[in-house]
Amino acid sequence: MRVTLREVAEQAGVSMMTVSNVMNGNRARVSPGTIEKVQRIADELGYVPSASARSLATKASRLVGLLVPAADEDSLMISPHTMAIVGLIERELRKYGYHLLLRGVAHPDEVAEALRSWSLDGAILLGFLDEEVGNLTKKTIGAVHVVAIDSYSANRLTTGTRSDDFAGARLAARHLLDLGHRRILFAGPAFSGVGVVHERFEGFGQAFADAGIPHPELVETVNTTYAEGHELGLVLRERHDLTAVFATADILAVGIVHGLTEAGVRVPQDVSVVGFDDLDLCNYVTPKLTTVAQDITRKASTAVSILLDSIEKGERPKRPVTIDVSLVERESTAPVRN
Amino acid sequence: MRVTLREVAEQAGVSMMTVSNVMNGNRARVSPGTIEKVQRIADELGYVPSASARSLATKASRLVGLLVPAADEDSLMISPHTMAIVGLIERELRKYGYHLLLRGVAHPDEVAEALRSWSLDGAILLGFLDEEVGNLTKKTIGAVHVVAIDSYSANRLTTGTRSDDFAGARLAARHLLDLGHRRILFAGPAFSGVGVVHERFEGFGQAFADAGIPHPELVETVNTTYAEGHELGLVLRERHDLTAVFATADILAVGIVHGLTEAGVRVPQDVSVVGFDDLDLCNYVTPKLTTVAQDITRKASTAVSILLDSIEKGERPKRPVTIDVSLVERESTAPVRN
DNA sequence: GCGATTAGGTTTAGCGCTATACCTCGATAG
DNA sequence: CTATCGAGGTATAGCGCTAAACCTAATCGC
Repeated sequence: MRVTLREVAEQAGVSMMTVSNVMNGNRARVSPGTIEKVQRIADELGYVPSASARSLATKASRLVGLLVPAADEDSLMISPHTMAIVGLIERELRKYGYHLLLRGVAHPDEVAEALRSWSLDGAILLGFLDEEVGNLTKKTIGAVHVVAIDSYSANRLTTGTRSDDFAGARLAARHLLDLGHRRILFAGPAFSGVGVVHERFEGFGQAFADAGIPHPELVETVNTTYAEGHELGLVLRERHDLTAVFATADILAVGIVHGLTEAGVRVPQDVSVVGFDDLDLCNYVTPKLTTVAQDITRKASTAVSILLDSIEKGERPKRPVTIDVSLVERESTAPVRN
Repeated sequence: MRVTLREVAEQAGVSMMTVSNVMNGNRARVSPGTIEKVQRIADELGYVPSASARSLATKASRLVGLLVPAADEDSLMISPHTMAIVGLIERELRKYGYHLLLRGVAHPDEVAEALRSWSLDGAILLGFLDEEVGNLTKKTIGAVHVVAIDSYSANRLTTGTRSDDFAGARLAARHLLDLGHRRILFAGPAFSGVGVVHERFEGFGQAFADAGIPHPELVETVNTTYAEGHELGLVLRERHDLTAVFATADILAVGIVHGLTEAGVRVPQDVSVVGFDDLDLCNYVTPKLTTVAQDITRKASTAVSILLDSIEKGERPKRPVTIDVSLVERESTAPVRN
């Protein structure tokens, strides 16, 4: 079956520990000649160490869990934004010799066994609702090192990374205000006291405060889907008071633009629209979407390096790291009509 | 630290094997009373079995590797189509109690150690070039069960799933022929004797044969990116002989449409365009893209069930399973101008 | 009434690796 | 010339779990 350390040791005429030391670069204890011989025999035999055995003996696995939310049956897919981050995290972990266990989480409880059982070195929680992070962190995952991406929490100081949602929304709103817009709709999913959307709402309001303009408090609650955006866009024709919309996600924004367009409202001539995320999609739609760009590459790589620092050196920042965002002006925004 | 079987056994006053049997549902050998007692104590103690230890003892891991191509540094992201499949596969595996080890593959060699070391129960290869599959399969992964998605190979009969690329392209071409088009461009990446693109090219040609129309052999070689599609679209204005384009991927098709539009060529009035994949994106662009829809949900779930049948029952189909495709008519195609 | 079964366990022996303690020289110091 | 040390190893004892063989008392067929 599998070539074991023992076999390599026998072939090389040395003890198992010597082979083990060679394989782990623990070369201080082994003479150059022996190293060379063991190395050669291991290669010839095609020896590959067993991760389970090693993990059992050392209690470390070089395995990191990545948890993403997944409504069980229905929601077939994960958002493109999430998926992109998954890819980036994989690449980053790989660079450091770690492996990625990807796991969708439908019911937080079910995750417990799964994750603890693998004695993960650490875990990354991606885009969880704020309450869930606490649960998952201690109850579920155990003592492992954890970082959260895109999670806010009121009381507990979750370590992790997130985009500067506040600044992003503020940037978007300021942009619209600069263009002369005053009646600006905030469109996004329901939010409570704390969280990504709440943060964006606050930033949105801040821009009004900055400009000394009263905040009109125009809010529409919609789920983050194209379909709901589209529906909202169609209805928005009636709202002659509005001249601009800020949507908390690009897909939503695109839906809104299309809804508006179908309803005969021109974007950006009649109504300006700004999104959030800067998906590739923004360049592919007509008009190209003005949006707030998140630096997901940095968001992912920073999360990974925080995690690995935590695992390997025990260092960890107390507070989440905030990643800068920027406004990308494209074609969906224009000065308000006269 | 960790609660072990031994501790549970001691607390419950039974042997470790009895606890082991209870935990594994091997209840034939244990009395109901004992089951209940052990179960309760295990819960109280928060016992979670160690996957490494179990894997070491049983040589099975309930772990499946998912390999996706990843050019090392540059290509930051994986295509949306690939990513969507990753998500679907994770969900499917989870349903059956398996775990997913996601791994990007830059240099096939480097994967060997990584994968063998985890003694994966099986592996899924996603979108690899044809030659690579052979290498990865035997040299790298060892004796594990392997299925390949979207891989063609000339000689070796790779087990796996793929969309009916031949039929898809034929459908697309027939659609255009039915609309009266004759000078139809085939736009896609370079291809050799065997592979997804080759298959599509053949299907494309078949539609001409079906209709008894000579195949014009109009081919443009472009990489599967929006940018290259866009560039091609711009240039295509010169080609007054063309009335339609079939692109081997939606992103490419969207790029082409935009290039054409920018160059003043109207889609679909002047030129019709058909894509392949049916990404969500198709509905978001103007005009909405007519395309060949792949059933990626089935592609993923079939791949998983083939893999699990192979792992658990030793059954496996000799040949790849082909998943049906369908044409989705949207707005980017129209009858040829008289 | 007696051997054969069976329910309900237990004991033993690893799976493949590593941490830790231990050994054995030859060189080196004083 | 002995005590000490370091280089280069080896031997032992698990990590947590399970497969396989084994045990024992109660049940069963005839």
